[in-house]
Amino acid sequence: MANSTKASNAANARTPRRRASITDVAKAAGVAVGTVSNVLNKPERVLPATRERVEAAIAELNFVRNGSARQLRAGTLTSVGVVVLDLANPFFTDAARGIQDRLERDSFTLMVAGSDEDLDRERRYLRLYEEHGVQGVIVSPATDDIDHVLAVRERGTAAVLLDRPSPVPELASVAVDDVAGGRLAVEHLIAQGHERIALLNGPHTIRQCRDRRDGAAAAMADAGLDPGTALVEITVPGLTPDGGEAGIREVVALPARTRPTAVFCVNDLVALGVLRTLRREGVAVPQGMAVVGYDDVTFAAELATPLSSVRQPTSELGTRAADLLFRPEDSAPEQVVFSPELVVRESSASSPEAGRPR
Amino acid sequence: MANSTKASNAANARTPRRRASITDVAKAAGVAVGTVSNVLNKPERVLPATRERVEAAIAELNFVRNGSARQLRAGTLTSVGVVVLDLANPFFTDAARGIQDRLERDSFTLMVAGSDEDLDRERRYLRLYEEHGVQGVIVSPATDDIDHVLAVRERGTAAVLLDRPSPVPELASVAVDDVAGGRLAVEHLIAQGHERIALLNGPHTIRQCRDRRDGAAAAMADAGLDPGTALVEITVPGLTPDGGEAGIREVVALPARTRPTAVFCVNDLVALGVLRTLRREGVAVPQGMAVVGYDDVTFAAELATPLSSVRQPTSELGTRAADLLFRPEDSAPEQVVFSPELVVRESSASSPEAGRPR
DNA sequence: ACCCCATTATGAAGCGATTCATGTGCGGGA
DNA sequence: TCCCGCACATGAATCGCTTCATAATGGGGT
Repeated sequence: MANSTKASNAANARTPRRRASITDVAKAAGVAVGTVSNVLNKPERVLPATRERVEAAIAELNFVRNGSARQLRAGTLTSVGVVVLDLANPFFTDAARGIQDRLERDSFTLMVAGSDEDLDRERRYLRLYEEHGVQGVIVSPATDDIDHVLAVRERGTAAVLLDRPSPVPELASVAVDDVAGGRLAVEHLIAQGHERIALLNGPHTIRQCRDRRDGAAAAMADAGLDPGTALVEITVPGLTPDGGEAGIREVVALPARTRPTAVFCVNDLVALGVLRTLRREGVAVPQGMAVVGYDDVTFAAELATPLSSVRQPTSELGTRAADLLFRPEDSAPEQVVFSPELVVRESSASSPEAGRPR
Repeated sequence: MANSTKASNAANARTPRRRASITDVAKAAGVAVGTVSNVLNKPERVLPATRERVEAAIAELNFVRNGSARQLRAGTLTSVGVVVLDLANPFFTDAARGIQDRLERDSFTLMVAGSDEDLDRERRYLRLYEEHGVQGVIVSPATDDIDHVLAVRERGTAAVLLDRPSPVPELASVAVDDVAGGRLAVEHLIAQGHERIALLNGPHTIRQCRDRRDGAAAAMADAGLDPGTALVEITVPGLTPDGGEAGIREVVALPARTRPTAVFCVNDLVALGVLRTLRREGVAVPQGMAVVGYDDVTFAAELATPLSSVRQPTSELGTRAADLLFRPEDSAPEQVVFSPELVVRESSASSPEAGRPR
């Protein structure tokens, strides 16, 4: 499938020769190092003639200034680091877009890394960013343990929690109310007549998963149903379409007497796998099984069975997080909580008049 | 929609007090700076008792080592920078995943940035990475101008082109044959009987767009059609669903006599917008208008009208790029070209026996 | 002719880490 | 008892840059 051709040329790796330093440039241009530095940083203070000589030397030597040295001396850098749970999840990339758009205005640069829901990786990236002196970090934490984020802030780097309310007042955060989201989804399904609902969820170490479950359970309790039996929670092997497929197979394998008639998926990727599998297995949606997702990603409305989903103001989440990062020194950190919104589509509403299956 | 509460506490920004340095730690522990450095880097060379004292001091002072200083002295860092065209495009995030997975093995860390198809931004990020001494960069260039990438390599940082064949032998690259992809799509549409085909494309400054167009035109010529009149190219205002909507509106507004009967979209996001709009306008797909996309993103098969699309080995593209980055010093750079594959679904195959959705 | 100030260039000091040649102390062999 | 070598610890030198006090230059005012 892949045809590759080798070139008969030099290696890709670094050449042995040393990178030119500012001293080399100064020597070549016949000026002092301070002058070169000025050309780089305050060109207006240098006589045009001198500046040109220096610039020529820079071009000649292929000089790139050493960011480490620069930063070591100057203090900080104009960049911001972001750590998200999953680089492949549209929710987070949309949020990253929001952050980037906002940061662009102040000509900050953005670096993104994905933790894959792994605390260790999250810590590693955070430390990397911190060691390299970013101005701020925006983190969507993998677990409840956010001591390392607090520590970063304590050491003087601005920090904002993304998609998670802050447990302490001195740390700013931007989040969406996931309990409310879970509640919305399940209240809707109950209103549609469902009395046993499956929840395809991720591990409870992830707060979002836990909160959505709690909201779901609360909605049941409010409706007089026992969450213990009416809410069938299944932990999927991954928050992906394949995870959803595995999860829904477990559901349909249940004995008909206890089988749920609706599924609430912890995100739309999982729901996608569910819809795919149900279609292959010939189960009608929503008649045979109603489905509600979470995130309302771009394609949710365009699926074979348009997917009901809980919508979050994703990109606004990002812009807001970026805003909070650099508020004036004396302003208090803020905890912003957005409210989710349920978008009902065909996958959960069989008839316009809110039909009851069974 | 957003309710926010202010806490009455300290500011989010950096605290005034200076970060502890290795000297502070040495002082606190009553040892020399060299010893602290050894505890950090070669703990086995330090007496356990001493080590503990130093570690206590580190914890006490909340010490984080200064990456800039470390790197200034030590040379390079174990991280890799990636610049992609669009952070919100699944194609690139999937590729990024591939890169990350591969790099993880060698415990490199990955930083990703999106250029939004802007050459300046691409240059900025590349320079940022280089100044900070990453081990290598992987770039999907926004335009044909890749001098800056070559320059990076020349200065000794490994570099690989992503999703674009390298024009010079000494620069490694990983790409998919986009001409072949465009050809596949259009050959298929012609085989379905279409004689006038719209191409919703991005700007020709983007190579992928240009190549797919060239492939499309070649397919037409081969079939004895005149690409000049039979291929109606429309440049969309953005490679997004909204861009697709704008594009297809232009197509349907054409006089019936010259209106194409099929659309080839430069990517699936655009195709998504096209399908959405056609459905709203009551145009049947594929009878009224056949649609083919590009990328075969996760959800392509699950849409209301399953979307025919050209599939690329996305994540393998990423792993391969990461592989190429750090080949042995003496091995030649490689140009890897993957071949795309057409996946035919309902959106372009009117008769069941031509397209089998699977 | 003289002085003064503004403009531009200079180069040493210092940022915080690593490295390495040098110092110190201690145990064991002669 | 003396000396050698080993195991640790020491701290000055160094990386490349920015900063800033100081020097050099030259033009204008008196």
